[in-house]
Amino acid sequence: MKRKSFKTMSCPIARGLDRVGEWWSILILRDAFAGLKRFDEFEESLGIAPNMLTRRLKALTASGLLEKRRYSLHPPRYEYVLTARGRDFRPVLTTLMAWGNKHFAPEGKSVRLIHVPTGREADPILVDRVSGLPIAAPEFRMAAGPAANERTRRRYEGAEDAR
Amino acid sequence: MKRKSFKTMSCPIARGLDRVGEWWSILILRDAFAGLKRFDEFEESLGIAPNMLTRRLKALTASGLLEKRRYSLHPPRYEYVLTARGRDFRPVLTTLMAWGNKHFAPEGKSVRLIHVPTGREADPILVDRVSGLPIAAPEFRMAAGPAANERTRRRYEGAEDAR
DNA sequence: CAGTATCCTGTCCGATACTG
DNA sequence: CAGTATCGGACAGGATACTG
Repeated sequence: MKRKSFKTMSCPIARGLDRVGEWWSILILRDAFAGLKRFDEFEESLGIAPNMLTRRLKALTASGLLEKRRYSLHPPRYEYVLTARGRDFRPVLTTLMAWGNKHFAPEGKSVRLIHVPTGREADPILVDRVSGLPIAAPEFRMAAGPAANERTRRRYEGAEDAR
Repeated sequence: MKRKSFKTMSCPIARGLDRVGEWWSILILRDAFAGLKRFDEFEESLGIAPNMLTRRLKALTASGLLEKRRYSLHPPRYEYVLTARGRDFRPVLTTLMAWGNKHFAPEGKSVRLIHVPTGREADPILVDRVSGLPIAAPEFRMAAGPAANERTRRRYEGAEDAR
């Protein structure tokens, strides 16, 4: 991509993006969460060219989001499964889905979040784990942490938060 | 980009990605939430080439995430502020930040989520708005909705959810 | 089935120079 | 200050053919 190198990025968002920033990567993760595992399953679900799928799968594996596992000896067969790091990505997908549903679904929802035991649709919101308070501005805001570099520090110190 | 056209994408994640999929877009939104508004503020904070900034700002404005507002008549001066649609993107940024902090911050956090009144760091988790239940697999899962197309429906029906 | 090998195009992005 | 214009490089992504 020829972007600023990982080394100089002190922002966790930028670092995360560095692993899943390509368009297909997030869609592959979405499918992995849906239970897809095999190369041809991804290929069919995504409508992606096989060489691209290979590339993205390799990158995701190298970043530690997926693990390539042999599930059959002969013939040799492999499957791609989410690692703990990959599974931790689920909230990002969930909020992205909620946002997409709210703003870009003129003809209704095509994917919903379901509470399996009751079958009812869920509406995901963010809360603070300890206080239980809903996370909303301006009560909650981002701020530079101990490992922030100069640029990051400046970004969060001067201006007040956007509402 | 030359990807599958918006028309054929029945997935809210793909549709959302279509608006913020480029690498810089999300970083620009991050800065907008930090309170940045002016062209040169973004330019300085991001270290982005001016032509690219122009393009991304135009795209974000066209997608309705930012609004270009004139805040001075002479000299003519403009600022870019988040719309309601853009502000709704915040949870995605927050979860992405949390994920990045957890998995790609070997030397500690550079950005934190702060509860302003107490000054304490928050730990964002997703819960269902109505039931208050934490959103986690396998109790919660994605499923095809009423507006899903054939491909989307198939993706979620056969396989069981990944843990 | 699970990919690899080629070739090609589009465009993201960077660098730089310039303007009202 | 807030951009526009132009040039060039790298690579994401597509299409297709082929292999153990």
